[in-house]
Amino acid sequence: MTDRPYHHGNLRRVLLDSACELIAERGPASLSLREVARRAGVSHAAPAHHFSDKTGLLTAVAAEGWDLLAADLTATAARTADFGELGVSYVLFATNRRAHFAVMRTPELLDDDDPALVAARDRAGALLYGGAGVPASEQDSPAATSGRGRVLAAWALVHGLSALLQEGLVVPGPGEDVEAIARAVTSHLAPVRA
Amino acid sequence: MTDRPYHHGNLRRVLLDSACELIAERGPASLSLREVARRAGVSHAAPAHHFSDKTGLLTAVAAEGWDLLAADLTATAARTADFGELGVSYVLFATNRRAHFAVMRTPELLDDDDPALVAARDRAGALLYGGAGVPASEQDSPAATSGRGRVLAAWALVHGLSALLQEGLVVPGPGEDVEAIARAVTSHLAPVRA
DNA sequence: TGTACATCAGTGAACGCGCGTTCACTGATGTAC
DNA sequence: TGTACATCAGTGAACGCGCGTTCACTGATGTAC
Repeated sequence: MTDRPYHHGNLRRVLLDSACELIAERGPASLSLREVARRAGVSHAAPAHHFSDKTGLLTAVAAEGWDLLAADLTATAARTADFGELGVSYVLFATNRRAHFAVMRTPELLDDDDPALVAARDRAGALLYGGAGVPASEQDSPAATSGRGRVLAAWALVHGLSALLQEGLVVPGPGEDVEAIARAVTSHLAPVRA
Repeated sequence: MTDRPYHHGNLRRVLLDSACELIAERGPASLSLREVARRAGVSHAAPAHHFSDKTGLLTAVAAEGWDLLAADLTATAARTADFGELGVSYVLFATNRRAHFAVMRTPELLDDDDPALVAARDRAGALLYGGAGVPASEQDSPAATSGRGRVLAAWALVHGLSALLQEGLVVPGPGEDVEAIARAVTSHLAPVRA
């Protein structure tokens, strides 16, 4: 429409958004930087000014994903103390942010040492464990025992439902919505101290 | 060692195995046919005689994966009527057959209409639902209700644990093994009719 | 307020690479007679 | 048992393509004085 100025002003943001669109369509692994640039309407060399390389872009998406998840979990925790609702939140995040969730689950494409990624991931992890009342001191205890076992089960439950939905192995029936399924599924977790 | 005869005799099998090795190392999406051929010690044009194209190879791996899973589940069901053990079996399959499990979860790389794939997947699905005592008539009822809700929760639980392990988001601590974690996690499923 | 200049964020051409696929071919096998 | 021949399963050269990355460049911005 109007003449685009030489400097974009917002390109980093637009590149992240374009990347997410493409990832949602074809998966994280087949993302190409040139295609991202094309979709953003910019020369294919422009992304180099904002991300070190392809891994850098994907890592940035993943870090943003963990941050967005942490924000959702925080909002839910402020609304209710019901641990199950945290799980419902998780599944809704995975559904509403398909691309972010997919990238967060593709470690072989990421720079696992990136400080921003590690920090964001730890932040979200702490919310998961904290919301279940697992003290920080126990968050490194063996997965199978103590409070951590229960959180691991809950995490596995909602992560698994999210994955099954994303992978198309479970498809909501007509008239069903994801939130209702998530609530029904989390209701099958054994009550605390069972 | 010895001179390889002109005809391989077993190439299809070797190609599938080589593909699995590479997938286990670098993920299903970055698999290349030429690399598979290289690892199998055969010219890069040879795979075309056994698989229509790259998608065909991946689809064959996925179908084989569902068949192997079905075999594991059948063996477990013959050993015990405990539904939880079916779940433990699932997690062990995912761990022992990393590559197959990864491909089975990457629908965008597969030919979803492939009859062998569909048949194998349905076979495994029926075992999952059958093992939980869900009658065939209910296997298409809404996900959230009736017997199917419980199976969906169980499936999500073990699928999620499998995924978390594969994605490196959960790592067994020292002295822990996957089977123990799986058993502990499945114990947090609410008992039937809870 | 004006000017010089460093820095930032774009462009477009060029590179080398591995890939999937096709093709004409050849060696080995198995079957008909 | 021998031979002709169709079919199968390999080879290696060639194709065209999109990719990531680098490079010299240029336009725009912001800051020092």
